[in-house]
Order: sequence, then structure tokens, then C-alpha cells
Amino acid sequence: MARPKIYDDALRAQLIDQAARLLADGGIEAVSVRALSAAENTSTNAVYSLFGGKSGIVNSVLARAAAGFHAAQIAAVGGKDVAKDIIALGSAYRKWALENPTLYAVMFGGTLGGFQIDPQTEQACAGTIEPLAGAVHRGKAQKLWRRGTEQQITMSFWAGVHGLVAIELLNHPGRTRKDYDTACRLHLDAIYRGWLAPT
Amino acid sequence: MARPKIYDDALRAQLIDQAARLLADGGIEAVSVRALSAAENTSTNAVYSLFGGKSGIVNSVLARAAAGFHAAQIAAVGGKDVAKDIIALGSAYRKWALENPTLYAVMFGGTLGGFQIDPQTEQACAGTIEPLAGAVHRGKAQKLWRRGTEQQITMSFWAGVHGLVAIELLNHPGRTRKDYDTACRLHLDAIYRGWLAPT
DNA sequence: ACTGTTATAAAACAGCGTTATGTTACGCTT
DNA sequence: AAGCGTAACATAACGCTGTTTTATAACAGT
Repeated sequence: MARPKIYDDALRAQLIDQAARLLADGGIEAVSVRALSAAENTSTNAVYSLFGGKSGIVNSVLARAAAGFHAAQIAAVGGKDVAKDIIALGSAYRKWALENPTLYAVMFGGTLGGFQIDPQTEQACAGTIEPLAGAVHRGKAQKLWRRGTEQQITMSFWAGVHGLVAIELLNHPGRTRKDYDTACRLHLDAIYRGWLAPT
Repeated sequence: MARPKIYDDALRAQLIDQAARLLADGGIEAVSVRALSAAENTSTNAVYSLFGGKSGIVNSVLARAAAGFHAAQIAAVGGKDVAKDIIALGSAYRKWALENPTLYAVMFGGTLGGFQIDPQTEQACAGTIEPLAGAVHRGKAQKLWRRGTEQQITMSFWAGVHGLVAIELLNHPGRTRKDYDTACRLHLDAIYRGWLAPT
């Protein structure tokens, strides 16, 4: 054996916290290995020893964020009314994205930013739509939908809310938060009604 | 006066071409001032003299791309049937995005990638939805919509197709191009039907 | 006490965008 | 025609990045 460890799980957790803070504050470009290690009074090698590199720690941050996002989605499901649940899922989705814009952008913004998301992290991100898929499945059992597979309907709702959130995060001038509130409600409502079977 | 100019409009156009090529081939991170100037057998200063910096030339590329995108959208409008036009606009939108994935990602992917889009370039990008807004306006004149302002309806369609394209560009495994073809058709159809006034 | 192994720190490398410094080549003046 | 001023271009340098390599420090076992 050799000298005692300092690059331990405690430092690991602290680095993840710090990286998440830097990411939220200054965007993905504010997360640098040097700034990260300096903020925790350690050396750049700590990041490499504990995470394998910058993408390693960013992926760790994303994985934790995906878990939180997933939990928020699960919490939005009531379990009784499918329509209510889908609207609630969409609202919770948007709420989380607006509260964590940088995290959301990195999770679902594609390969921009220069680094690659790990396959398992990507899976964790994609898995956050599982509660929505569940609601769609219940709707299918109730013969709510006029057509389409569950996957197609799920992706339609997902794409709907993701698209609106992405546009809102572009922050075009002249549109207030309230404008997007109503736009989101009407938008989700329209998609829902569009998939509904004729009464 | 002084020595003859080499940093002229011809070189300017060549640099834009080269930058667009680098961007399409290797993503935003493949576009470097050094690689760019080396490819055109000139110095890095050419980029600064002609474009003011890296963001300058990238914005020039984006502005040109936005013009092409806008033209493609205009070409998709038939002018007779609103429903047909909206579906055609969505399909053309997706077609262009899939043919120019990197450009599309930089144009509508937010501030990831490290640089800022010029306000006027951003406006050019946002202006590409103008043909869609026109179709929605014609629908309003025909009292097609059950509710909502033209802006809200336009944004709903835009968000719908943008969301689907963004998800498709994430390139999740197990979904083929054909899957997205049908998903897109059903998705756009659902949104359209959702906004339609009851007959 | 010494050695071997391992953890940590520090420095070096290659690249980036950008800026400052040289160098070249022409028109104008003398 | 010779010299000079100035605009245009090339080159080198600065500070930053992620990553890799090298050096140092600290403990276990002999």
C-alpha cells in the first residue's frame, strides 16, 4: 500500500456539486478542470483520477440531474385521470427545464458543447419520459386514442413539450413567461385533443 | 494608399464556404480560425480582418443558412389548402434540418457551442417561420381554428416540428428514419386536428 | 533504515481564440 | 528617381483550455 487517499468519495461528491454549480451559473463553458479543482483546493489530476476527465464529471452531473428530473416527472403523475396526468407531466417537464436551463440544454441539446454523453447517461436522460409513456399506456387501455402506437403518441407529446421548452429557452425578446404559460397549456391541450378518438 | 488587398470579398466568400464545409463535416468544434485560414492558405488575421473573429464568420455561415432555410420553407407553400400547406411546411422543415443537422443544431440549439449568435442572425433564424405564420393566418381568415391567437397556433406547430426534429437528431438507437417519417406525419396531423374548430 | 508501491502535485504539451508586433509593398512627396 | 508614410499582411506571443507526463511525497513490509 501507499500514502493515504485524498481523492476519495467525499471529494468526488464535492467535485460533482461544484461542477453542477459552475454549470448552472456560467454554462457549459464555465466548467473547466482547472477552475473545478482550484475551487476545491486540489489539483487537476483529482478530476482525472476520480472521473477520467472532463466528460466523466459532466456525465456524472448529468446522471444526477436526470435522476432528479425523472423523480419530478414521477411526482407529477396522479394516476386517475389520463388527461390530467399528461397535462401535469408536461407542466412539470417545463417547470424543471426552466429551473435548470443549462442542465436541460446539455441533456437534450444534442452534441453541441464539444463533449459526448455516455450511452448510459443518455439512456438515463431518455428514461425520464417513462412516466409519460405510462400515462399514454393507460390511455391506450381506455381506448382513448384514435390511432397510433403508444411509442408514436408518447413521442408526439414529448416532442411537443420539448419543442416549446427549447424555443422558450432561446429567449426571444417580446415574449414573457406568462405568454409561454398560456401557449404551453393551449399547445399541450391541442396535441392531446388531436390524438383523442372521436366521441 | 498601400499594398494591394488580398483580404477581399473573394477571400471572404471562400472562407464562408470553407467554414460551412468544416461545420457540416466535423461539427462546430471542427471550425477553428487556424484550420480555416490554413485551408485557404492565408493567415488567421484574415478572419479577424474580414469577420471580426470566429463568431463573426460563424454568424455569416448561419445567416446564409437561414436564408436557404427560409427559401425552402417558402417553396413548400402551395397557397390553396391550408392543411396541406402546414403539413408540407413541417415536412420541408424536417427535411432541411435532417440534411443540414449541424447548421440546424447551431441555429436552434441555444447557446451551447460557446459562442453567441448575433441579434440580427437570430432574427433571420426566427424569421424562417414566417411562411408558417402566413399559413396560420390564412387558416384564421377561414375560421379554421377553434381558439388561440395566430402567434400561439404558429408557435404550437413550430414547437411541434422542432421538438420532433430535435429528438430525431439526438439519434437514439432503435429508431429508423422511416419510424420518424410516420411519427412526424401523425404528430403534425394530431396538432393540426387539435387546433381545428369542431365541424 | 531502506525499498517498493501508490497517491498526489506540478509541470509540460498541443491546441484554441485573440492580440500585439514585425514586415512588406504600394502611392505620394520631394 | 529616391525616400517616406501608411495601409495590408504575416508572424509570434499571450492566456486559456483538456490532457499527459514527470516528479515528489507518504505509507507498508522487509
